[in-house]
Amino acid sequence: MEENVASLLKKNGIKATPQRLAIYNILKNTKSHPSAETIYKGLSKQFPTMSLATVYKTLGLLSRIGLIQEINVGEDSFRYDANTAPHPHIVCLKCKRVDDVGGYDVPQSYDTIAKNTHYKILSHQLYFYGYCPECKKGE
Amino acid sequence: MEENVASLLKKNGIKATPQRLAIYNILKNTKSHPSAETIYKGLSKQFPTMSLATVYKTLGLLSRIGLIQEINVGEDSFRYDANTAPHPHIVCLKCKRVDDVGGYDVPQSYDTIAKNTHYKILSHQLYFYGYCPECKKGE
DNA sequence: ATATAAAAGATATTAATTATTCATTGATAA
DNA sequence: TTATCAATGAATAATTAATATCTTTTATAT
Repeated sequence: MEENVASLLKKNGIKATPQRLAIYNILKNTKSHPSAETIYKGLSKQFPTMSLATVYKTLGLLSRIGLIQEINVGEDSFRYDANTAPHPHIVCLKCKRVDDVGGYDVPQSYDTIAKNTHYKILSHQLYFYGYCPECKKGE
Repeated sequence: MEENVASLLKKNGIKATPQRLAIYNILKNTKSHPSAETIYKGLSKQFPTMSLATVYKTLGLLSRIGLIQEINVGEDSFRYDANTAPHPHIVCLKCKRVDDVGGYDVPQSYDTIAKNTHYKILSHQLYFYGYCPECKKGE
């Protein structure tokens, strides 16, 4: 798996540095859709000298070659997801947690919408907002 | 119409200032989902002394009392829409134009998703991305 | 008309993100 | 093996959207 990523980077003419692989692995091994800041803190033990700018640059890089996706839940900062297949997200309005939504998505046939809007449609994002299992208790 | 908004503001204990009515009217009379900055520029002739902070404060206010909605298409800044009914938006990846999408939306029954995620769901946002009629010509 | 409480305007501040700079690393060719 | 050169990482500065603060002005009720 890690071999794959390394070679995929090289195929794109991008060096497979330890920092880049580490950032990708964090995303691959979590379901929590961390922000750049969160990833940065998570790597501070392993890479005490790494700069936040490196995290941002790497995330931009990985997004551009399609290894991860950037999601914007409408709050202050971006979140990142190594699951690049289209799938909806759900956001807790209280604790800002972001989860994947299974079992539902927009029909991938964009024909009707293209006809109505006259756009050429490439992708979509679907977000739900509410209270997560923990936070809804205190409502 | 403008009477309605003015009285609605007063009913909420909010002063109906010319600036506020003007900002609301801009949104009511356009389909273009302007940003705060765009609204600010659009009012600069009519209110040469108005500050950008006033625009932001008013937009926050109008959102809070449900007269407009804030949308986040995943770009740099927020957009605003006086159509507060849930409806999808479509974003041109080239010129950043934002349009409404008619004829399709997420089923408003959130039951299945609530069951899968264990969230209490309150709302959703659906965004499509692609190229608008003008920009798709140059692809 | 006036008092007063809220709002406007100006400016400063914050926070996320991006750009710039420079030293370092690492691959490649001799 | 080593010199060279481009790419990268790290530190810092810069940018930009949005918010907070403070003083002056204005809308509204009396």
